[in-house]
Parts: sequence; structure tokens; C-alpha cells
Amino acid sequence: MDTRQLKTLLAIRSHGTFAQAADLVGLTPSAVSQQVHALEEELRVTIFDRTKRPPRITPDGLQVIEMAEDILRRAEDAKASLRGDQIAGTLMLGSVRSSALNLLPRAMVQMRGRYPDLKPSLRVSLSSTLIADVAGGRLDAAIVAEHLGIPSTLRWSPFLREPLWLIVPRSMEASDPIELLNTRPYIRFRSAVPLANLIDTELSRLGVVTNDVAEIDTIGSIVTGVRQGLGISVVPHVALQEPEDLNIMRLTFGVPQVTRQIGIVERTAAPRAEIIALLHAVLADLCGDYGVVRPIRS
Amino acid sequence: MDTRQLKTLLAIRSHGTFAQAADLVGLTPSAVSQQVHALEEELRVTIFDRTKRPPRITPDGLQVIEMAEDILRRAEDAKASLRGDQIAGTLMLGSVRSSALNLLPRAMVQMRGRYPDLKPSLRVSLSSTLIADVAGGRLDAAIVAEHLGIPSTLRWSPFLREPLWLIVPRSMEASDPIELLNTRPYIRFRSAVPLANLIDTELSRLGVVTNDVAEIDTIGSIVTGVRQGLGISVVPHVALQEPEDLNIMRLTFGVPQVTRQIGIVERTAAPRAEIIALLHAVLADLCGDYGVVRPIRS
DNA sequence: TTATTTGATTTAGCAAAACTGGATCTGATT
DNA sequence: AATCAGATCCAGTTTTGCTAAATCAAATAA
Repeated sequence: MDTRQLKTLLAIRSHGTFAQAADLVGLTPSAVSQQVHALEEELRVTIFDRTKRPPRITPDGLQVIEMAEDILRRAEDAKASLRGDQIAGTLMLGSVRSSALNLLPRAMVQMRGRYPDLKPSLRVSLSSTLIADVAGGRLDAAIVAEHLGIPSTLRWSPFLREPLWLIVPRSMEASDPIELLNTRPYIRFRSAVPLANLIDTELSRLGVVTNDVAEIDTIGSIVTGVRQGLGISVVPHVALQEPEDLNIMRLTFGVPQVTRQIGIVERTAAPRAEIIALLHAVLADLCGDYGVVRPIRS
Repeated sequence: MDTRQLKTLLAIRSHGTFAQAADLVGLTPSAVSQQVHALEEELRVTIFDRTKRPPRITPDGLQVIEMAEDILRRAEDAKASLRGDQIAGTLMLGSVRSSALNLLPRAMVQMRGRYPDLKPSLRVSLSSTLIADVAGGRLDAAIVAEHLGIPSTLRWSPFLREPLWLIVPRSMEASDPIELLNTRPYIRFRSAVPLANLIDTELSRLGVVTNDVAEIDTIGSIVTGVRQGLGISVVPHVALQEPEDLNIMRLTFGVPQVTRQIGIVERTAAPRAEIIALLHAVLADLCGDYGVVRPIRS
């Protein structure tokens, strides 16, 4: 099995036909056909269904393509790392909006001191897009919350682990959290982000039935709503950072108290691992008490 | 870059000399030398230091070897998966002692129902050994706690996330957890396992100075010690499962309450992914309230 | 349906690569 | 210094992989 065969295979996948792929990799269609046959022979599997005319990829073929992507990416990463690309150049970063506004700018300043030749570039987007971009090599790393369905070629490591609080206006008399959730007006955080899902999951696990008075899609507005006595809600710790708000009481949320994590996704065996490790350390440091230092890689 | 070159490289590494490696892969020493040169040419790197006579592997060479291992393993996994090995055969499992005694036997019974042809084999060992065995392909998966330094070719996914409790004899008057830890006799859990480290880390993060009266290396004995009024300690939730112990009070430990996780390690792109996913679901289910369902793989 | 077009495959010939065997060279060992 | 083990170089040979042109098969148009 040769990497050229694998490259050819990916060329076929992206250009649909053997002939165009041949052009792309600088060979004749004949050679492409032969390479595919050799691969099929070696793996003892039919990659293409040739009864269709642009040959269709079989389910087995998809598995082979997945392998090809992994292997080629691994080889590319190794090459880049051996060339010593890691010190200079552009570090392609992505981030979800919330972290991009608070943490990242400060982290980047610190990084600048350590690697002056590094030009960081930042793209802000949704976590699913970011994850796909990291997997595809278009980003070196991205900052996203704990997320369902991170591909196995990626590694996510948290730098922040913070608790979620049930917040209630101080005007409301104290009581058991479950009791409060069942009886008081509740401001729901309605959004497509993982945090919303995390909160809803715990609510249903606790078996409470909330009495929704509002649905809001930004955490900041929810805090404001609670402060003004509109109702109670659940928010992550960072949302309460500011001048200790005297009109809000916080109670632990969940059993055990629910925490949410924010971390960095990167490709395993990423060539810039060292820089990303530093970025991780810087971010964890900036997060203070709730920062999470990263396991030593082996 | 051809897999045969990579295989040759690994043969050299394990047999020290080019000549023996040549024998192993069924070629002449000359061919081996040429393959290595071709690799070095393609990657533009010197893999061996030839001023030493059995040529010594250079630091760059080590990186190349790491890549070779990853790539060959990935290729092997793909082949095995395509051959359809996943349904029958032996599932090589490993586990740390604690889980092996409680959870695994029950999980295996349930697995038996689903895959009757599957013969599970179980090895009990320390987590670091288990992780190395999974990485080396000697185990399909292993059950270990959250662990520092899991290699990037492996994936660890938790099926249990349980809180840690500060436990005190009921005879002791109630007080603030920090206060208790600072003033009462403390039974230290002294062991090489991650759990001990997790507890100690949080203790020092809280800034408490414990007053140790005992060092014990099994959780069960610690609970007994607390029950008899010897001192206070910190244990995971499972340790308190049994008949609700009236002589023990539990208080939340850590800010936010510390949780420890137990999960399955497996190789990314493992050929038995489907079975392991089921095992994960079964284990999460057995863990009841603190079970963690696994993210959907993509 | 038939004709046409597009695109994969087959085959033969050729070029490049990879391998072998033996000679040669170089650290390591005594 | 002599010897040994083992890597490398080189010439010749085998194998592999490529091209080009002919052939074949599915899709599309008439």
C-alpha cells in the first residue's frame, strides 16, 4: 500500500470520475484504474461498484477512504513536524463566540511574547463548523465546549471546568433547589449550543417541571432578567464574574453539581502540538480557579 | 511512501540491525538500506546516525517511527474491519481491579445476550499497563479512570461520572468542610492510582492542611475507619452504595464538587468499535444515575 | 429501440523502481 | 593493528508501474 494510491483514491472521491482524478494526480486513466485494482487486491475488498458508470463507491470503499484520509493526514503532519514548521508561520485558530470575546485576545497577547514570529489568525464560528475545519486541516485548533460527536482523529482537551449555578433573585425566599425549580417562574436558555442541552438534560434528570416565563438565547440577558426578579435560571460561573451582584443568590445546580467544560480541539499528532500545548496552559491560567491543566502527553 | 518501507523500519527498530531486519522482512540487507534511504529522501530527514555502527536512530527518526506505527496500525485496523472480524472471535478486555469486581461481570452477561459468539477475555492490571497494551494492540479495550498521558492514538470515553464525598462520623458535630479538613483527624488514601492524586490535588487547591492519622490503600477500609470514628476522609460515591450507613455523614468535597470519571480506552478506528460502543452503553446503564451516555461517533 | 458519448478497462511495450549478490568500506572489538 | 560485523555501493536482473491505443460498458440522446 503506497501513499500515492491513497492520494489517487481521494482524488477520485473528490472529482467523481477516474479520468478527472488521473488528470489531477498527473497520470493516465489507465494508471488510476490499475492503482485502484492493486489496492482492492491488497485489501481484498471492492472499493467501487463498476456496474454503475461513473463507478460508485461501495460502503467498504467508504471505509477505505476514511483510512486513506487518516493515513495521509498522519503522514502530512509528520512531514510538517519534521520540517520544523512549528515555530513560525500562521497558527490557524478558531473559536466559538463567547470565548473569542473574553479569553482568546488575552491569551494571544501572552503567546506573542513567547513566539514572536507566530502570526495567529482567528476565525469565529459555530462549534460544529470549527470541528469540521480542524478535522479537515483548515484550522490548527479551535476552542469549543465539550461536544457530542468529535471525530476520533481529533483530541479535545478542556482548559476550563466551571460549575453551573441556579440563580434566584435575592427577593425570593430561600428554599431547596428542586423545590424552587418546580415552583418558581423559570427563564429558559434556548439555543443550539451544547450548554443549553446540558442544562435541559440535567433538568429532566432531576425530574423537575419548570414553569417557563421566558426563553432567551443569550446568557447575559438571562442574568439581567434574574437580577430584575423576572424569574430563576441556570447559568455558568463566568456569567457571574462581574461586580458581585447583590441582587442574585446562587445555589448549586444538579446532583452532583453540574459543570461544563471548554477546551481545545486539535488533530492528534498535530505538528504544532507544542504551541497548542502552550496555548492550553495560558488559557487554563487565565481561567483562574476553574482552569484545568492539561495531562502530560505521552 | 510505502507500507513495506515502514514495516522494514519497525523491523530495524526491534532487531537493532539492518541485517537482522532484512532477514525478518525477507529481503537482503542491501534492499533494506535502500528502502531506508528512499524514506529519508522522501521525508528529507536523517533517520539513522551512520557514524555509529549498528546505526543509531536519531531523534527525528523516532518521530518517523512513531508515524510508522500509527499508520501501520491504522491500516491493520482497516483491514481487520473490512474482513468483518468484528462479530465473533475473542474480545480482549482489560480493567482496573475495582471495576473488574463490580461492573464488568454484570456487563459481560448482558453482552453475551447480544453477541453470543463473542468470547470475552479479561485481564486485570494497573491502568498504565492496560493503556500500553491497548496502544500496542494486545487489548481491544480497557476500563480505566481518567488518566494523565493517554496517547493520542487512543480515545478514552467515560461511562461513569460520580461525585466524591467528604465523609465524617456522625458523632462529630457538623461544620464547614474546609474547617473539618483543617482540624479533624484525616485518613489519607495513599495509592498510585489516579483517584488518590485527584483527591490530593483538590486538597492542596483548597489550601487545607490535613492532620493525618492513618494512610490506607483501599477505599473500603477507609470507609470502615470513618464509620468507627477514627477520622474523616474523602471517597467516591460507589464506596457508599451499600446499606445506607447511619454512622456516616457525607458532605460535598471540593469547589465545585469534585467528580471522578471511569471510562473505556480503545484505539481510534478500532475494528471492534461497534461492540465497544455497546459495552459502553451497557456499563453506563449499570451505573444508574451517574452513568454517562457516550457521544455519537462521527 | 438505436446511436452516441463518456469514461473505464485491457493489453503490449517500455521505463523506472526495487531487488540481489558480491565487492567494498567503516565502526566496533580484541 | 587485526579482525569482525555489518552497512553501503554498484552492476546486473527482476518487478512494478506507467503510457498509449484499442476495446468495452454504462449512460444519455435521438
